[in-house]
Amino acid sequence: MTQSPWQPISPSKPVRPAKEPLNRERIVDTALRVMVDQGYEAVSMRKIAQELHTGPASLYAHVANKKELDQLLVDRAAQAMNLPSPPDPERWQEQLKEAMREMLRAMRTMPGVARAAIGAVPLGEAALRTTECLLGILKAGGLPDQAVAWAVDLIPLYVTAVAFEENVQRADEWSPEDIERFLDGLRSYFASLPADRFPLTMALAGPLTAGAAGDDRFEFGIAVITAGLASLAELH
Amino acid sequence: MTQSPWQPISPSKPVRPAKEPLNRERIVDTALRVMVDQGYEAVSMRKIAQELHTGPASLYAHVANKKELDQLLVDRAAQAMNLPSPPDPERWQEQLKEAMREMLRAMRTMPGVARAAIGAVPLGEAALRTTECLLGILKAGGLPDQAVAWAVDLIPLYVTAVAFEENVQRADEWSPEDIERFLDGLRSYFASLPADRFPLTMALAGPLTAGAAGDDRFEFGIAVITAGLASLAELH
DNA sequence: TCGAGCATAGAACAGTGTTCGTCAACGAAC
DNA sequence: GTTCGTTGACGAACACTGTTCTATGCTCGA
Repeated sequence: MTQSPWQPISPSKPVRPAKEPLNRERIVDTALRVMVDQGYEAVSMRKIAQELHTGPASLYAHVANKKELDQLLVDRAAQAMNLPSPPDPERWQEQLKEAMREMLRAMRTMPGVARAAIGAVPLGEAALRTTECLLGILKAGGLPDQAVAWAVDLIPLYVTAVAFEENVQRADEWSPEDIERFLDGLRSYFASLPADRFPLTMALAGPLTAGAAGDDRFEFGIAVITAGLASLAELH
Repeated sequence: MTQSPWQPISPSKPVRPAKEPLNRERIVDTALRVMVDQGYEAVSMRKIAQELHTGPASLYAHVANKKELDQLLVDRAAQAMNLPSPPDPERWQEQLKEAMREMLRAMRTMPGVARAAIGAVPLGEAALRTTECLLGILKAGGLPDQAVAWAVDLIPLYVTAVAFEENVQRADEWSPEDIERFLDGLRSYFASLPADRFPLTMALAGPLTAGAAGDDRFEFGIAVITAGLASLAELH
């Protein structure tokens, strides 16, 4: 601001940048940024408030509590999901697998969101959209209505549990090298067990520790679930 | 100690009951009792210490930290699991279902333990015993080794996620009446949605909200997983 | 008897979610 | 232009958390 030479010099005042008003979207945006940058455990009302240059109490005019903030994060993840559509009866099983891959992909772009999601009933508008897509795919597969309805509970439960597990390991800051070292230790541990106590565990130490760093385990899981649903579809 | 008649009578001292020394088992016992009585979120180092008439710092001579305490709780749950044995190739699928039911049953006797278990690699001795049993059942089913190994990751993941979800709902102190009310509200909510936005969700509102209070959803899930594994077994 | 080792436990540190009470800004009404 | 009510902002406070530091007491072996 240009100071008029005709105005008395006012007492010096620190120039405070005009502060953008708080709103729910900015709070959720900031929470998401903190979660991605520093992990789910770093997301606190104080940390979000600090990033927004305000006090923690200010947030409560826009969100009821921390749990509601969690739910808003979950809906952000759901917004990032683009499930296959329209449903195709000819390739519903492949669409189902693609849907699960897409759900995990979206959760991986917001590591830690599975911690907020697990155990919650997803009711956000975006979450309902994913539910609607899943229902379409499962209906296209010819499953009975009750099976369809319960499958849309099972599928996100599994995918969220996988994302949760991945995030716990990431939170412990396991690099691929750490994971490999952990698995080496696990192999040694298994090798040291009394052979007569855990014969199968010892015999399968290799396969038990395989595929931790890749997507093979997840692909196996989605194949099992899809095959299971397909076999139930065949019964009707 | 017998007081010598030649000693002056000492000033009166509050009689402190002899305190049982702390050990890991007592700490875990107490944590478990707090968790069952008051829920997982009530389990804190201070609360456990208070129950044991000591200070929170005392616990750290016996457990490394809260996370290790969690793992000890998980192993307690594993100790309570009695999986079907020996494996029977003639009825391996039924045994697998029984194993999953038994795992959920054991977790239900320690509500909240799924919160500690989810995301963790179970390495306790009791957990290894359940792994060994599962491996036996899956081998009896004729699955290839890699599938067997990944299935023993998938199965506890699913069961733990179910137990976690149940406990979150229980922690919110949902009585069966609350659940029914919630489902009524969900049905109304679904009914109020634009019909053209979520047609399948609306059409399936009944099945979507059915079976929440019972075991039907869980039975469906274990049927899907078992059928999926069986169909993979048939491919080999 | 003495010193080492270990467990105990209060105090302190650095944080958490949430509520209370006060203040300022703003819009409506007069 | 003034007054009043509403709303959001936000520091202070409350009640709690996990964990470490440090002093103390007990036990046991030399």
